[in-house]
Amino acid sequence: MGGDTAGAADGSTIGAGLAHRVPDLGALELLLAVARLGSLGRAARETGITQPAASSRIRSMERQLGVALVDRSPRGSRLTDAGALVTDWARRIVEAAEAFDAGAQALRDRRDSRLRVAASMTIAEYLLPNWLLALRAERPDTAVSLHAGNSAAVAERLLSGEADLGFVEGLAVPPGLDATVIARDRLIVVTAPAHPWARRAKPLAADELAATPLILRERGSGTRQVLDAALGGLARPLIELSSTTAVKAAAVSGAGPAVLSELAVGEELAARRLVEIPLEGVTLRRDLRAVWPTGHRPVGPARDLLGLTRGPA
Amino acid sequence: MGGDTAGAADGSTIGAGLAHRVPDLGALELLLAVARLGSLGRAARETGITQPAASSRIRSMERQLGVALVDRSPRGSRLTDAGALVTDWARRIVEAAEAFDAGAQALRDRRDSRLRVAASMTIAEYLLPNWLLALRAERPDTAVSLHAGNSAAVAERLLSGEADLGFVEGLAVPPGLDATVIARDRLIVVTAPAHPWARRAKPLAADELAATPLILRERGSGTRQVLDAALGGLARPLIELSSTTAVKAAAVSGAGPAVLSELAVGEELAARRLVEIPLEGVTLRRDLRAVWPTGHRPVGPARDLLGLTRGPA
DNA sequence: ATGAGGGCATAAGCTGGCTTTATGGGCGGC
DNA sequence: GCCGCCCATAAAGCCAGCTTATGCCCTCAT
Repeated sequence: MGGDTAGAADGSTIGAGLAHRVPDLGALELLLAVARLGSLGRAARETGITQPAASSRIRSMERQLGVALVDRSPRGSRLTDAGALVTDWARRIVEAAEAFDAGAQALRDRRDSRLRVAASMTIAEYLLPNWLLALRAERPDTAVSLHAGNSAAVAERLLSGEADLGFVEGLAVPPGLDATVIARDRLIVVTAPAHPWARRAKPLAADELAATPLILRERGSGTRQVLDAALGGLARPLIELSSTTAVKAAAVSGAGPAVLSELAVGEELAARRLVEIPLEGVTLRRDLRAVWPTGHRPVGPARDLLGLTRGPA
Repeated sequence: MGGDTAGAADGSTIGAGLAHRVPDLGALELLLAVARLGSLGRAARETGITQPAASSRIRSMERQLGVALVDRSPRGSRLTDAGALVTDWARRIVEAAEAFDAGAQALRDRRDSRLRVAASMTIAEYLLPNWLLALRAERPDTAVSLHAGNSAAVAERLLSGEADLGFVEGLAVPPGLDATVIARDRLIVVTAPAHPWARRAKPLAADELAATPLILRERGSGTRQVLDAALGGLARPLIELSSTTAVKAAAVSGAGPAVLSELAVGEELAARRLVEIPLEGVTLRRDLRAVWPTGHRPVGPARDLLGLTRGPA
């Protein structure tokens, strides 16, 4: 990719060095602690460093950002107006880091884990980290291991006893498994904001969609299955790509319209890198299911996790 | 550490040292570059470091996470299955960092900026960074400055010529300003998952809500205005707190039900730290508006930014 | 008023991690 | 069979951040 397109799809190219403009995680955590505790010293103690270290770190963060973040007084430190804003933005980074950590830990704990989960890619990517975080909050001692794969792989791991609980997103429940629907996922049509469709007044009709070449996942993927079923097997590929990320990148760069899970494009929609094209006549819904070997109702940690997955989309 | 409440509200206490378990931003950016370019060397070049540095950095990241991330071959490097997952999680962190950066830059550029924005806190916190990111993608040379305050402050800055474009979330448009609605915000009732309301079968009736002491923002805040208006001035405070963050923290810790903008609690709902209580009979909506001095239709950069704010919630 | 305590800033020295430069070893294409 | 691309390893340098050691300021209580 030339990297010439205006879109900075994923942290690319120009002005590289985000790391030099954004404080590191330690500093952000420290800032959150200061905000919460109202004192550099206390924040330092909680973070496990000394007060001068905290002082210096906050100061260099202020220098880096070019903004005063905290008002120091002999009675403590409170956030500046700008500091409050920065702290809120920082919290988002830290939360993303916590999700990362929860996921990474599950990837590593392959042995001696009390709960072994197998999940499809979409669920593992977008939903599981938050569930793991919630589980950790409720049952801090539950070690979880995670294996991601397609529906067939999930079923196999469950049936062979290598996993205790699975999550799949296909249309049908694999044989030999019991299931419960935990959420519904919606597939949406998206384009770059510059695409003609982005300025349509009328919703897109199903046959128009079927007649247009689309950026799609490869045949056999869950996403593709649902789309083909809804359109009667007619979806025309413009390109076929093997990962959600690749599809997103292609759509952002303006290659054409794409069909993706709404879970996958939240950020892109919010940042206006992609726009959703309303559909008419079809709703591309699919169920997300928790699955387990027939008869073996989840117990213990598996039941705990299952309980957390109900409710939020 | 008390650590009694299950919730780790914002990266608090136990197991502190997220920074030691999550690779730093530079490493994550490098990983994204490797994923995109398929080669350590190319990724190194793009990131502005040498190939051995990249090699070492990826390797230490793998050591830190305890998982192999890339498959090296003499023809290049591709991501492992686990690596693909980790990369997707990493992308979320990097995206949050990009939003942080966009916001921080606007906070700093106070001088010589071509577009001066004034915004209410909620908008500045949750929406503006993404808009700024989108604006940067379309008009990379537009320097933006940002000032956050309440509606009155926004109006004042606009009328005094200190700002070119404003964003407010109140019920009414301040006098002297023209406005356009750019989105609607919904206030929702939330509690900790352990709260009795979280297990209600029936939606909450308006008079029940009015009769229950709630965790609220202080009187005079936009949120409070809308709630009071919807309930007929009846909302009973259990506690009054001066920031959205404080309200969230209190709700997460189980202090009681809170009423908050849905923009503010996305993460908490996803991670099940809070649950939404369905309401019946009232819809707590409020308009988010872009505002400018009467007659002075936004032009140039202000118009560009305004164009980006339409559509997504 | 006066002393104790909590809070922040500064200075100096050290350590560790990341980088760079320099090389070596595979694999594939021309 | 030579050249180019790609990755790994080794040695040495640089910078950032931490710690220990003080000093000053403010407030509150005696």
